[in-house]
Amino acid sequence: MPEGHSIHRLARDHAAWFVGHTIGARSPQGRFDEGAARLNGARVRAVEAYGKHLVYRVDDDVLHVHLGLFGKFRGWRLPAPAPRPNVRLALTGPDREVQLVGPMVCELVDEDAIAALLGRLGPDPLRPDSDPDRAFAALRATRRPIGAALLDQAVLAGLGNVYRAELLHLAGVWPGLPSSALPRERFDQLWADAARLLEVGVRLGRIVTVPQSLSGVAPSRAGRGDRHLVYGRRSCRVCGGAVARPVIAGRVCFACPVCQPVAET
DNA sequence: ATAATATGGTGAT
DNA sequence: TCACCCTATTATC
Repeated sequence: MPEGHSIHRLARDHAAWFVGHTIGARSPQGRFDEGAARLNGARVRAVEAYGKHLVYRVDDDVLHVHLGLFGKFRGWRLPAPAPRPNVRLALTGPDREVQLVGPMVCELVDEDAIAALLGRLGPDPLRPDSDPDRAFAALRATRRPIGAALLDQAVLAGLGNVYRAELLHLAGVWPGLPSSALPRERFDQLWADAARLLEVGVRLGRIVTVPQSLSGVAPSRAGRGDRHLVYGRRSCRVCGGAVARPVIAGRVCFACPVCQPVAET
């Protein structure tokens, strides 16, 4: 689940449930006992997402969470079930509790550390202050394949393997194209699609890139097997041709050779 | 019951 | 480029 849309959705929900309130915190797993003790009884000032990073400002501390591939938050209206022993962190507000399992990162840091971390991120299409020109400049500055550059969070923050495949398909660009060769108009479309589809992802809680004009149903009603154009598919949702699976940046990238003809030069 | 897999990222080589 | 870390779900014996 966790590409940028999931993280922004969590930030939105957790902000609504916890900001302005004093929270209870504990670490049933025990691996975050010290942090939970500091958070327990503290007041949440803000919850924000930057790319795939979640940042909670709690009193004078900063809680930094990165879900990685396996991390999950589950949430309940109180009363919540007793946390299983693998829950790294449970946060309880006035009427909600969330439980975090399997995160790659769950740490308390200070403002300097979080500023340094966030300073290494490229622009996040979901944040209003983000500057697409920065991402374009970064893309033009490397000869790595565009399919590799799009997963680099220092280039553009928030995309994962699903959005990479889907956005390149929509742009008609083969993932092996050298990043520096990406035409500006293709980038502009890619950025606009990224912002639009990440927003859809936040709203629906899942990635849906198949337009209603193609499927005949609203994205919110798209069935399990009909949410993606190429990702996870054997045949292209648009042309029906066989989907290729080149490995780029160490991960399988789904792509349609027919619909994505802007090829390696 | 066990294995393979997954939407991520780091650090060593 | 590879090994490795974290967990849950699905597929396969």
